[in-house]
Amino acid sequence: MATIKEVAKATGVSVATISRVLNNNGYVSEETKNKVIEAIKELDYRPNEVARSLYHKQSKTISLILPDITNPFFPELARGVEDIMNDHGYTIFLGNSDEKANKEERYLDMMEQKHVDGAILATNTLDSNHLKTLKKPVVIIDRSINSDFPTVCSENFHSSQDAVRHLKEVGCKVIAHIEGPAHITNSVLRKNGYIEVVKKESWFTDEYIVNGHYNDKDAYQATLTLLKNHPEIDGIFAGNDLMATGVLKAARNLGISIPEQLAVIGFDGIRMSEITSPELTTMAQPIYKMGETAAYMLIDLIEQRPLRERYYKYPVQLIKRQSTNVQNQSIN
Amino acid sequence: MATIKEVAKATGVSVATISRVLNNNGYVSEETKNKVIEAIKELDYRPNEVARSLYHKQSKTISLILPDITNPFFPELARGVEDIMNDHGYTIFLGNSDEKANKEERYLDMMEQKHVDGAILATNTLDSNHLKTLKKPVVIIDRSINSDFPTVCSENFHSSQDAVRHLKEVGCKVIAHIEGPAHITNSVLRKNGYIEVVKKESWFTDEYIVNGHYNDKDAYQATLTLLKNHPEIDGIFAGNDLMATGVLKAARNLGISIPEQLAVIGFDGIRMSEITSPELTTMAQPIYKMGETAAYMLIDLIEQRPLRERYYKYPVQLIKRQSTNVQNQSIN
DNA sequence: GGATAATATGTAACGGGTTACATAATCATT
DNA sequence: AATGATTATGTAACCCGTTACATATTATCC
Repeated sequence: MATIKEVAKATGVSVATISRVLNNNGYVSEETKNKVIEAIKELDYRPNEVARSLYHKQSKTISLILPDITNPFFPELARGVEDIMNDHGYTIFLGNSDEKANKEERYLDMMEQKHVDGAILATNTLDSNHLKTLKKPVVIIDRSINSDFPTVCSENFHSSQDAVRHLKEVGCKVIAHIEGPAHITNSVLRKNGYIEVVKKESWFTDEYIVNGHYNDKDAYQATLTLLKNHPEIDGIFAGNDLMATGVLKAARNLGISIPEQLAVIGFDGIRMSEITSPELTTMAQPIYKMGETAAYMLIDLIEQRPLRERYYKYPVQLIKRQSTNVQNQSIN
Repeated sequence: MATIKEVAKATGVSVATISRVLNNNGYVSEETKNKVIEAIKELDYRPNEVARSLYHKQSKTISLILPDITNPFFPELARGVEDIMNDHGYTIFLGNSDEKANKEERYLDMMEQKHVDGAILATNTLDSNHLKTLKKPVVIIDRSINSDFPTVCSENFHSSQDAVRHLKEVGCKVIAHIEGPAHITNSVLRKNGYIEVVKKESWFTDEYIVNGHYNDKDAYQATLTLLKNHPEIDGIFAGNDLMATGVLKAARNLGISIPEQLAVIGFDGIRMSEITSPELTTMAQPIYKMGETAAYMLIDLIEQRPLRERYYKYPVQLIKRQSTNVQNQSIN
């Protein structure tokens, strides 16, 4: 790979002039400019971004730290981030934290050492003080920790109420909830939304809340025992779609028909929810768009433009599908 | 962020000595070493990786270029790559190519400019000459273009034959194939495997091969018309699991019961195949492991160690599930 | 025509590390 | 005690760009 010196030598001018041509600033005569451009083409020269980064202390690079790219929610989010970032000339580092503080920390350290310009975090086990010491722009996505950080999330609390109400509307009498991990904000909000709607019901006890850890296998197991112990359950609100697929599977294995005997609603609106059988009713977040928004925000922060909003809370949309399509809806 | 100079000043020694302590080479007295370590801690100094990269012309960074992280095959692969790379101190750049040559090229350019140490490509629309001009190690994964490049893939041709034979074993008489894109090597191999098994059948015409472009929606549409035109079809081999979910959905919408009236087998063994209803029989590739292997190979190449193997072709495993679990298997 | 502004280009310091080479001090060996 | 090897540390060049500053040339204006 050619360097700027070689281009300078080939053109017979100084490196400063080459740099001026490259960056289109300062004065360069038309003639020299053409010669330089010629030489650049000839030598297939492209500036060394590392050298540029060293000088500018920025790298046109951002970090995207997710819990686990293998969880189908995150690829959609990542794609939204990537598409926008790429349009704006940024490349992205991907890191899976597995919700572990030490992994998160390692990535954030790396980010400082490699002069990453900013980060989008869809994971947070660190306290916000640690984040502040970074002195690099950070956008929190999907979870909110602290109003000090620009955040993109969606309306979890009220949407969860909508989800549970939808189950009621289709005639469910006893509604259970498969909750996600207790340390994840949105998981708690979803549970609280559920509780808000059912707390005054005579049947309600917290036995109707079981933990599925935001994954299908745990949700499957949890649902299995839940439904065995409580055959009276005729509606389940799963804290995310992945867990809802576990619920569908558990019901199937127990010979419980969906939606006739048990209506199921999920949360997230991942693509997979269209693929299950029966197709899954869900509270759909605008996942891709959330990724895009986070990317736009981060770019504004990096390039020192004022943010239009520091906090986006997107509305969530009820998408009715087969899993709650009970025939005899409660018109009775 | 402190620099090496500040540490030098704080300790009262030269930057060279600091560097020696950092890299653990050259001579440094116990005493000085301790003072330096002390100062490093005190100032929370961490070396600037960009400066290091500039000198060493390598960056402990690799590129992972995939067609689309949103396709559920790739997150599993990416995770395998990431886990190993991370263990070895590398961070990874993620890029989605959408199978487009210009996007791929952009990423490869970036990779040169940012002194990326190597790349793993799960996409290839470029000719291998272009790749060779990179002069950086590249590992091809999931697709083989050229034996010049170290490659990790799995046995597509014979496994596809196994898939079709399995359909025959469970009693299918007329077997169709949903093929993937014609420009993707593994897709063609899978089709050829199918053809190999059925070409001598009296019923066979290429009308039984329709294109689902490796995605569920196209496969759904293609299957819909396929099954309408050819109600005699009682087995479908889909070129990947994602398309197989489209097949399941099409069958469901046409009122065709699986596996009784139509047996379906996919390819890939993505996690989603366990979640569908009926659960999908599939030819499972060791996806995560393929990612790991590619990572190990790339690290060996980067660190100039000889490769044990230049070409891994993993066996693929038939996983029998409900979608081909026909009761009256062909013992008749 | 002379002063000032605009244009064109070069030199060298800088960013933050690494390392070849030079020098100095200590140690071992005969 | 003289010699050479080992240890300890510093100086400065280098990696590859960017840019402040200096200098030279040309254009503009009264």
